[in-house]
Amino acid sequence: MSLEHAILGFLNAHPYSGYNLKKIFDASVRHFWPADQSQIYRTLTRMNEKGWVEIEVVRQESRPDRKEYSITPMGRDELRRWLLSPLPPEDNRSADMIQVFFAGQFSNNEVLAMFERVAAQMRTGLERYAQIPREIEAYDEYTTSPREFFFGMLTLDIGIHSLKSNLAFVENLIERIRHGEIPEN
Amino acid sequence: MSLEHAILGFLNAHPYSGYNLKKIFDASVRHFWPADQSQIYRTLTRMNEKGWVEIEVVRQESRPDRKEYSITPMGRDELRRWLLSPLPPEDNRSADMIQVFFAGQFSNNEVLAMFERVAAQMRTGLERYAQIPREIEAYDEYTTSPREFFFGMLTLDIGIHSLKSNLAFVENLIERIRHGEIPEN
DNA sequence: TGCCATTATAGGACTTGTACTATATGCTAC
DNA sequence: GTAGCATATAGTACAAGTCCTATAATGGCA
Repeated sequence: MSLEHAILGFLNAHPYSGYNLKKIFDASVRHFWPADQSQIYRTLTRMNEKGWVEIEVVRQESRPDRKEYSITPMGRDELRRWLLSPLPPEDNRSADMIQVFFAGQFSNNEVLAMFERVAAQMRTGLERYAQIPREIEAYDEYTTSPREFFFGMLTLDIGIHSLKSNLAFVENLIERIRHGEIPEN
Repeated sequence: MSLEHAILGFLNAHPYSGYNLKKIFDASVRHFWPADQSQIYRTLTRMNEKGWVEIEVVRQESRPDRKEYSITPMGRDELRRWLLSPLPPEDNRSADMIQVFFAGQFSNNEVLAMFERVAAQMRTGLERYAQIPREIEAYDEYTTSPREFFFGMLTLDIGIHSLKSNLAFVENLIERIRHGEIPEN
């Protein structure tokens, strides 16, 4: 489970509440690790039981009380252990690859429509990616060092880079179909 | 849910048993859609209840009886509908991206070790990808048309292409760290 | 005054998937 | 002759995540 570790990563820089964490996830790692609000709260509870985080209830006058979670030494150890240990071989489920895999069951016209849709989705994906730095800087509750920010942005670069090269691939395919290079049957 | 749709995709070409399907998944789409044996059987049962597949029990003498699943017209409709409809925006969880995201919490030496590990994993991933066509051709229970095979292989090409470009990116980063282009703190 | 948005936490029901185990048959290698 | 492997199906328990809902305070707007 790495929602726990992603949370530890953020808490290592600064203590946050569940609500804060949801905002931060949405403004940063959403594209490669979406986090459900409900799941964040449940995970924080479990992490507290494990002794990875501590809770401080912060009274607020104009707003509901917050539970501020900070990382414990045990939590820091766990984060370090996880970040420096190899991950079990990837299990990246991607339904769009399944769609492409079975594309041969349709005519070239339909495949073309499918691929154009995929390309369009990739383009909007790229746009959304490009906005992330602004989003995360706009969320002023989020504080981090320049070095950590650099590596965070680097991850987005990888995502963008990867999306761009996939898009180029798909666009090339669209051209090949248009030029009649893929036989119908 | 697209395990259902992936199964429909395979059954559209040929009827298979749960056991067959497990083999086929492992020999083809495993890298972007791993399928658990237990999950396949449960899913087939559910699909039968929905009327997407039909069961024919095939008596075998030297082996346990097989339940052969074939796609129904309803199943075909559902497959077509799904393949030609846009997917909800991707939710590709990838834990290695989380690891890179938080890499800034470590020294350049540790980051280097991390990235080299990631690069090594990508290289073995590439090797495994390259073996797939041979694997799927070796599983003689799996039958498909040349056109469908072409699109299947195309999916693998996208996977390989994407992995290669990510690997190049990571290798470039490793070089940048080695040349002292990323300040320590 | 009523309605909606924001801040804040959390439970219930459900889905999808994993890990492990059970059961059964027949073939092959040692 | 028995251990292990391939074929074949399926259940239990659990983990992780989604969707929807509940609760509660405040502030803004019409």
